[in-house]
Amino acid sequence: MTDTPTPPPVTAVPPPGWPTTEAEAAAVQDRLRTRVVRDEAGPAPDAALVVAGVDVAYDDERDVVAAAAVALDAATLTVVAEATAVGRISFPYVPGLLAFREIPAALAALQGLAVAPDLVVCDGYGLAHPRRFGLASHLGVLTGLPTIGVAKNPFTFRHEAPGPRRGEWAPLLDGTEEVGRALRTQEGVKPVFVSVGHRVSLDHACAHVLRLAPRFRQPETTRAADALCRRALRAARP
DNA sequence: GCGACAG
DNA sequence: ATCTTGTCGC
Repeated sequence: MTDTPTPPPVTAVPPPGWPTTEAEAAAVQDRLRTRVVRDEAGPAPDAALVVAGVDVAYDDERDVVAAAAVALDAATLTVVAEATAVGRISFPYVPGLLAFREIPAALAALQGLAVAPDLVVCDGYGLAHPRRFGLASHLGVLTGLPTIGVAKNPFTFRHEAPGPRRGEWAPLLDGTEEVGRALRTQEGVKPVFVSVGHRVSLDHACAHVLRLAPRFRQPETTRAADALCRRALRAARP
């Protein structure tokens, strides 16, 4: 009872009415952003939780996208469930509109999990976004699940260098507004950039990330999903 | 107008 | 994201 079979990939299709233009996509963000829940602390970081990581990989040559969702037991960081999805690329990469490129496949992978996660960790941003509605917030609103964003770059935001020790952080600022944190997950290693997605506080988001990253810069959820979506992309290639 | 710009 | 050799470290 310890193996976690990965179901065959499901096929991801953008829902009817999926935006085609940048103006349509930005309008969708402006409409959905009002549904982000910001006043919940979310699952306690020390609770027994199932945390899912989601990631997406691309083959632009073949116009193929593969997504993976991996659910981990947060206490042991062992895999509880996995799912993958493949489809056609539904939107070009445009800074600020990443979600429209990633969500159809990412959502299909998440929905393929045999276990409902207590928290979803996304690659990218949540409220740290020009319209305060990045990928993590978008995925949160669509699923209703608590979500956070963990990005590898500061995007357009500014920050001071956090202290050198694991757990130290500095505010990630859009002007004077704190939209996330530059969080050091490993001593002497570049920080990651954490922001709230949906139904989680920034304090809890950072605590979860630290617990999920005991050894490497990135949370284990992200590492597992990254490895799996790359595998799924290769497997989808004739 | 030009550059910067999650993945 | 993706293209890519050797190289440093556990």
